[in-house]
Order: sequence, then structure tokens, then C-alpha cells
Amino acid sequence: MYRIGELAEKLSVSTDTLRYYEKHKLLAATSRADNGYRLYNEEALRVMQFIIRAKGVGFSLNEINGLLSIKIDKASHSCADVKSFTEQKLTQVNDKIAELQCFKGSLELLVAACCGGEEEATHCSILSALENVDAINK
Amino acid sequence: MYRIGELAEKLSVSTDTLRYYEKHKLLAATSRADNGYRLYNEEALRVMQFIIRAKGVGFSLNEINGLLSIKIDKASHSCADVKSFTEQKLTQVNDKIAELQCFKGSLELLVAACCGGEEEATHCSILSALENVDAINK
DNA sequence: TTTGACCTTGGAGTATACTCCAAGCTTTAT
DNA sequence: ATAAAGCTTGGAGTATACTCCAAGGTCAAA
Ligand SMILES: [Zn+2]
Ligand SMILES: [Zn+2]
Ligand SMILES: [Zn+2]
Ligand SMILES: [Zn+2]
Repeated sequence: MYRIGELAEKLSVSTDTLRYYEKHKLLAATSRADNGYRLYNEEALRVMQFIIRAKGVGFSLNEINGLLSIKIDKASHSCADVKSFTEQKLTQVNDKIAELQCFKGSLELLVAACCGGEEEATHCSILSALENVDAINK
Repeated sequence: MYRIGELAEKLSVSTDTLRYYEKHKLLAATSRADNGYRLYNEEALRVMQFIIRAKGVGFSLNEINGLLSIKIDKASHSCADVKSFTEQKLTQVNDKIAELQCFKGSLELLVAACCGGEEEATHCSILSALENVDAINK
């Protein structure tokens, strides 16, 4: 059994994070020592690794909560459930990327239009573009 | 002069948003009517359009605050200032896109690996991948 | 005059994921 | 014995951008 600090160290997360996850029903300590200290077993370690990996592919803690309920009772869920869950996330990510690509395109236009010199910004094309409706697409 | 509701309507934002921007020093009402109502002039309208456009290219309200201070006193700033500000934002956006592309790639692998059938999720490759360190890169 | 639409304020709530703090107990080492 | 390190709790703070609410004043029309 690991104490909270040991598990945190092993996973490179903070003890605060572990307590935060417990408070938010993602992962409870396996048990408590006589002195009240949290104790975690190997399974808890694996669950934390699951959470960390799920975060690594973009799932939010809330979504991970959903994944964990499925993981806990796999027999009550189908591959279709898991796959559509993941596809939804992918769609979300794609939407966000599209939005950022749009920002990127506009910002590149702005950067390209500005001389970047040390003179006064009174003639700056970036500011003009943001001031005038049309300037940005010119 | 526009009352808050008129300006909000014209710009397709909520009156709450306008009050929020005032509270956060982005745009104060031009003046107040005798009854205490906020009044906005054409310049305020243009400033709001500036804010909206700046949001449209990805700037946060905090960053827009910075842009507005430059806009208000262009003579004290250079094109270099504005350009580097914009370039920083672009870098930030690019970083975020890269992170999301990474999520996207992983999610696509996961989706591709899962059969998506109606059987029990006990054999689901998505869950296995999140459970095992190595499975995700296989 | 009364109704409805519009305005005011301060403050709380939402979502996300922690991070930090105070006050205090436990354990280990010196 | 005492200090340092580690643990406990509840709760506040951070960043972002609103959104909603209550309680109440204002204004124009019927
Ligand atoms: Zn220039
Ligand atoms: Zn410029
Ligand atoms: Zn399957
Ligand atoms: Zn599957």
C-alpha cells in the first residue's frame, strides 16, 4: 500500500490532485491507516494510470468519470458505447481545431500585414484591421 | 446615443456582456442619462466592434485590454509592439493546435481499433489501450 | 392607472482542474 | 526533546467569460 505522497511521486502528480480526484469521485483511497492516512493499492495505481492516459488523449475529468463507470462494469456496456463516446470526443476536438485554425489564419494575415517597425503605431495595419470591418479580409 | 439594450441588439451581444465589459474595464458607457441609464455613442460602438473582432481572431479579454490601451495611445507604441503581441498570440494558438492534433491522432487510433459492436465491452480495445501502458501505441 | 418592457445594482452560479492555505495531528530522525 | 517531513480537513483562490437572479426604479402606451 502506498501513502498519498508515495503514489503522487510514482505518478508525478501532486497530492492535492489525488485528494481532488477523491473529492470528485474519480478515485477514492483504497483504505485508511489507523492514523487516518490514505492508503492506495496496486489497483488504485492502475486506475490513476488510466485517468492520466485518458487525460492524455484529451478527455476531461467529467468524461473520464464516464469512462471509469464503463470500465468498472464492462459487462453492462458495449463496444458501441465506448466507441461513440470516443467519436464524440474526436468530433469535439476537431471542432476546436477548426476554430483555432481559423484564428491562426486570421492572425497570420495580421502579422503579415504589419511592418513591425519601431515607428508609431498610428499606421499599424493590425490595429486598422481590427478597427475596420473590411480591412481584415483585404 | 444608444441605451444598453439598443447597443446590445445592434451588436448581437447581451446587455449582461456589455455590463461585464464595463466592470472589467474594457468599455465604459459614454455617459449616464438622468435616470441612471447607460448611454453609448458611436465611438463606443466602434470600440465594441474592435473588441468583437479581436475576440474573433482569438484574443482573450485580457489581451484585448492590452490592445485597447495601445489603440487609445498609438503614438506611444510601435508597430513592433503590436506585431510581437500578435505573434505571441499566434504562437499560443499554434501550441494549442499542436496539443489538439496530438489528441486527435490518439483518438483516431482508438476509434479505429474498436469494433464498435453491441457485445460486451470486456474486450474493448479502447479500454485496453487506456488500461495498458503499451497498448495505445500498438 | 396599470401593464410591460427596459433599466439599475451587487452578487451568485457555471464550467474546468487544480493549487494553496490554515490549523493541527503523526511519524521519523537527531 | 524537538524539528522536519508528511498527513488530515474544509475552504478559499485562480483563470475565463459570461449568465442569471433578486429587488427595485423608469418609461411609454392603452
Ligand atoms: Zn508599421
Ligand atoms: Zn503594424
Ligand atoms: Zn468490440
Ligand atoms: Zn471497443
